[in-house]
Amino acid sequence: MKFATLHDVARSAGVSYATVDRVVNGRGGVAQKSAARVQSAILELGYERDVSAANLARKRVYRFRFLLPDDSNEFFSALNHALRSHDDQPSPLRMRLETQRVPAFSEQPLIAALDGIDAATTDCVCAVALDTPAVIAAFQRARARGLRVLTLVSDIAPNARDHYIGIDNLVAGKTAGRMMGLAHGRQRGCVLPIIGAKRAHDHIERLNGFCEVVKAYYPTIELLEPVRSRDAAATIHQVLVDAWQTHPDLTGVYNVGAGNDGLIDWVAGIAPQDRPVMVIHELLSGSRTALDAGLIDAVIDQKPYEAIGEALRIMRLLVDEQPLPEMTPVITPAIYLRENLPAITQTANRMPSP
Amino acid sequence: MKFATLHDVARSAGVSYATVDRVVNGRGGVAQKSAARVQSAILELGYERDVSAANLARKRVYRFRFLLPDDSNEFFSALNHALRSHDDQPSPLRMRLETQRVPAFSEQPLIAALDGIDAATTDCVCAVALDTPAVIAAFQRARARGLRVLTLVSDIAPNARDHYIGIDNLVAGKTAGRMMGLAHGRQRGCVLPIIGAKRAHDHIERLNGFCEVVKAYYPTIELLEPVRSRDAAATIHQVLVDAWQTHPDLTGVYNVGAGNDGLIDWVAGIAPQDRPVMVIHELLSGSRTALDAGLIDAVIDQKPYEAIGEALRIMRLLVDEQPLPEMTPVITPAIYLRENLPAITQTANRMPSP
DNA sequence: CTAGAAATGATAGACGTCTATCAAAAAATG
DNA sequence: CATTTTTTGATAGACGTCTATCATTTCTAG
Repeated sequence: MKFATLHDVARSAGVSYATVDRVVNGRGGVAQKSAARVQSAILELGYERDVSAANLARKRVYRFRFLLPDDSNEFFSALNHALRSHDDQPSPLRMRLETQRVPAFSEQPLIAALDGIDAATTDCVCAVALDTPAVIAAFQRARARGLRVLTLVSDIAPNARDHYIGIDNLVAGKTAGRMMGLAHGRQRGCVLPIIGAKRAHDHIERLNGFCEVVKAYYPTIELLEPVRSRDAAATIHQVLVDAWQTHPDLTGVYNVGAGNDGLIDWVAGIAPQDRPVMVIHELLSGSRTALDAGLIDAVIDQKPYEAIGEALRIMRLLVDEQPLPEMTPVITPAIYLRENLPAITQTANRMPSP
Repeated sequence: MKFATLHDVARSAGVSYATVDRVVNGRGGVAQKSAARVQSAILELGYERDVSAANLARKRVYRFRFLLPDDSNEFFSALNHALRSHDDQPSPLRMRLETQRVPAFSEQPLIAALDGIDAATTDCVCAVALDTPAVIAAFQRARARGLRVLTLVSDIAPNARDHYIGIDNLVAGKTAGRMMGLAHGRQRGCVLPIIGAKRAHDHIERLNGFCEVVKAYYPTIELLEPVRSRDAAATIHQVLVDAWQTHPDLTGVYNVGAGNDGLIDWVAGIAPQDRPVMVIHELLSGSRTALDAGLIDAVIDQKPYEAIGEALRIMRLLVDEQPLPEMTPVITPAIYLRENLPAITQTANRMPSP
């Protein structure tokens, strides 16, 4: 009923602890047959290394740094909150998480932040990236200094980072498209996509996915020309007022990016039976309330809490130089309707008592 | 850049290690002011107990046992697979997981299994329960013996177990109802619910949730009398053939329970443009393929992998006698459409190498 | 056979915490 | 004041692994 230890393995293999240690830690200088005996003893006893004890002895501390865009955007603040609640959890893993807020969507501060990270005091960096040549260069400098680098939510070229954690925005857009299509029940329709900026990769990808699915499976739905909102609530509100004027037959609105408060304000003033199908992104306080109030039909969510958890897991594997799961664990976008809203997560602060 | 240890706390508080130990482990016999100094030193240094080291010293091994219904049902086998892949993950927590397969849906074997568990060799049991008086009594006997008990997927009376992990079936049904309603796009319709057995609590709950939402928000949808399938594929197929005959205007089918293969067989023979909206439960190989082939519109999933992970987490908290999060972490049912199918999880086997 | 190389054994001190014991100091009691 | 009682200190041995050192044995080449 006990776990086998390395001492057990040594005894069972008929060799000394030192030899077993040389085998399992690949220190070399072990004869073929001894190594084989150790290996088979390991299999026979079902030995599994006690990672806690190993990390304790190695004095391993994972020193991770997160570069998160500042609070301009509620989604980023949700990301930050998710990070904090992971950090607050009493965990048997020794992690030192440092968060650094960086002005959102601007190249220079992000580059400066990346360049300012000392590989001697940090093992791995996780950053919400911007896909521009200068930023990519900064990522590569960081890696050249010996840092491991992850991108979060927003990706760059795969060869410039070790891993990406987040949703596939094409998938997210397709999911939104399917949702929009389904909600039309094979009827004719006229759908307006709203996009933050023409530049943003993720917005373009979502839009492409959305249009692809709608065109392929719902030919009776007319797709209006996407309008730009600069992710600003006021702009979105105006956009909708205008669209409602020019297209009284509007049957659906898909907001690719942020600024949902403006959209919600608008839809609150529309008679329920006339209201177009509303599909938006990110389950945040505003969208949640609107969903609950029946103003919104579906929210596609990036699951920030899960994303952070996955990032931490991958970061540990990276610095341990363990093989990464070949199957990239992409976050699957969640679909929230009014009925399957998750309970509001309340960070339970626990004392350091037994 | 290091973590504070208990020795650091002792030094900082100006007391001995022994006193600090008495405080943090509540052994008593410490003067008020000493305890206060220790506490403030802990706060000042931001001390956090190293759970790994503590568990190592305590020789703590979590001995968990799972009672899972046998393979009659593909969902249970997915649960079992999820459990195994959690167990295979190299984890810094020392857990000994034992799985015991129990004939599905039958009282006596489950009772016998529960009664056969020795509290001396097991800390916590997690079982897919049956909500009958005899089974509840067996659960209570187990708890009286000092075992902690969790129910998984299927619950019993809250006071007969320590915790429940799984979805709220009412929520799952409501979600299905919303999905069905949305997919009708405010059109008239005629929807057939299929239920496994009239007895099964979870089926009844889902059905109630489904009907509640459809009636409340989609009054133009006519709900047909639910038919029973005994969760058998062949029965479901026949049910659908019959329904299609008597109701040529059928616009939706909701299968509350298992036996989706029969449903998929049937729908494969229907012309795509005439096909009713199909909403089913559990993302398994068959439903996944059907979703991907466009034969099904939505799958409501219980997320077995996440459920097992959550169960393990709660079980650890229970045997550690740590406070449980007051906010019960109910699993939120996931909605899968054709576009947001998760990647097929491939259990990455890792060697016990560093 | 012998020298040198390669492989192995033995062991000790760390990592941070738990548990236990015993002695010493401080406080409360009469 | 002496005597309990309470509180504190000091310390040692575990837990399973890592790392390092040094001595010994076994193998290989000349």
